[in-house]
Amino acid sequence: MGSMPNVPAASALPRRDQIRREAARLFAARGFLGVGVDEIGKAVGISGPGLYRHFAGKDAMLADLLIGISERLLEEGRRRAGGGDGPAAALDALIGGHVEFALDDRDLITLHDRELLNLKEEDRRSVRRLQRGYVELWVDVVRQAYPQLAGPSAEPVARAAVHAVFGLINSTPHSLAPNPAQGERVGLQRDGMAALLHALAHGAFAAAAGSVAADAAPDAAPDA
Amino acid sequence: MGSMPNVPAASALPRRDQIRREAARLFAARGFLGVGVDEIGKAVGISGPGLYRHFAGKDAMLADLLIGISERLLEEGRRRAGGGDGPAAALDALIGGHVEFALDDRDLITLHDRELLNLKEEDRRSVRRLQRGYVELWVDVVRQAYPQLAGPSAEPVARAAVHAVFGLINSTPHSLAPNPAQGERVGLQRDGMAALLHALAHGAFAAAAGSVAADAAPDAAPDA
DNA sequence: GTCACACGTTAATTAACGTTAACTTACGCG
DNA sequence: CGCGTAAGTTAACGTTAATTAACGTGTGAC
Repeated sequence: MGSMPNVPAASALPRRDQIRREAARLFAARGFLGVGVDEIGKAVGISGPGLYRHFAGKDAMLADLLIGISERLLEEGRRRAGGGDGPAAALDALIGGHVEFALDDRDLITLHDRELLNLKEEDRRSVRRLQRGYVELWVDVVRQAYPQLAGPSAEPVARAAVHAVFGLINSTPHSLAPNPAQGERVGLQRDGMAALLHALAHGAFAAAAGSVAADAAPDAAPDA
Repeated sequence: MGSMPNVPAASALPRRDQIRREAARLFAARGFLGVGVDEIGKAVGISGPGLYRHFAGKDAMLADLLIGISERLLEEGRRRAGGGDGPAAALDALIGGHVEFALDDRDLITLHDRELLNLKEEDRRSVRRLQRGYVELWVDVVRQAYPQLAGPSAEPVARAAVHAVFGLINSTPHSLAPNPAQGERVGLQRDGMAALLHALAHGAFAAAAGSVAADAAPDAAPDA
């Protein structure tokens, strides 16, 4: 075993990241099965099979993207949920983080729940495990922030509400469909949209808590 | 000229509808490009190219499905919005109708915002026109039901909130992922989910109205 | 210098898929 | 009866796409 030239570090971002970005853009725009490897190659300035020097195959690119964003969501979620200022602040931080993802990594958020079915079994399991962890994180925080949801019978409600709020926040790609050009005349600016999504998410959780208040578990867990 | 045997009416549902149902199921499960015509044929008991007696091609099947559900959503939305019991009742009826669609026609709701990009330009325009009409319907009703959103500057907020609520309600396919088996042990039953989604949607709209209350348009439109 | 490896290229291979062709079967109807 | 048509069948065609093979080329290490 001889050399190891290590990081070239000359180009702004390494080829591999460049491929990631363009692949994400193309997959989001036309679907994983709708874009060919030649097209991805052309987008990064090399052509077709040259991609195989950087990824094992087209499947591996998608897997890399989906696992990557799932990991980042979970990691950042854990960081934010742990900012010990109480459950209400934790939920606020979680919402803010997810909104940021949805607004700034639109392509990945789109792929995240659209292309899961194009993963091979093993990768799909990885992504689902990460997603499940992320959902659990939210469910725990939501149930602390809204005591009406803390009772055991309210757990499915909290879980469903979390899924629904993900759908709500993730809907922004559809809402802001085209790329952010300069002169925004129609629709909200990014920060206005962030604030609105934040408010909507809180409103939805509050409604979930209210919907179960008349139903069960007034305070602590009555029994198993 | 000649004959016209008309409706056979013997089989429970005509071949064409049977194809629609199975195609929707398969497309929802594995994506339009991930399903072959042979597979659709096998699902309805005929094989491969036999489908071309009923549809002009694979594209035509998807177009039929997406246009069909878009039309049904708009038509039913108009009917419900017109039940003249005031804006609050109209919004309630709209929400209930959309929730019913999301729960009972899960496959179509999934396709509705996942496979639009696989339509040919003309069909895509048709679907988008119908979708736009549906959104307008909601925006109008929401702005009547929540006067804080009635001011002209609040129009983008109302529109974004409507999109977000669609995302919220449409998230149920992800939330109830597998088909409804018999013994529901985990998660909510259908009616509980419907009630919850209803409450979440209302909560989100109320939050949208509240978020703009401190901002602009306290009552009527101040100017153009 | 030259070895080895990173990084590309183009051509070939293989598989899958949508669609069309050619042909068969059942049957309502004048 | 015999005709026309709806509804299938299998075989063939043409394309497209992912992957692999075979073949350069610059460059850093020794």
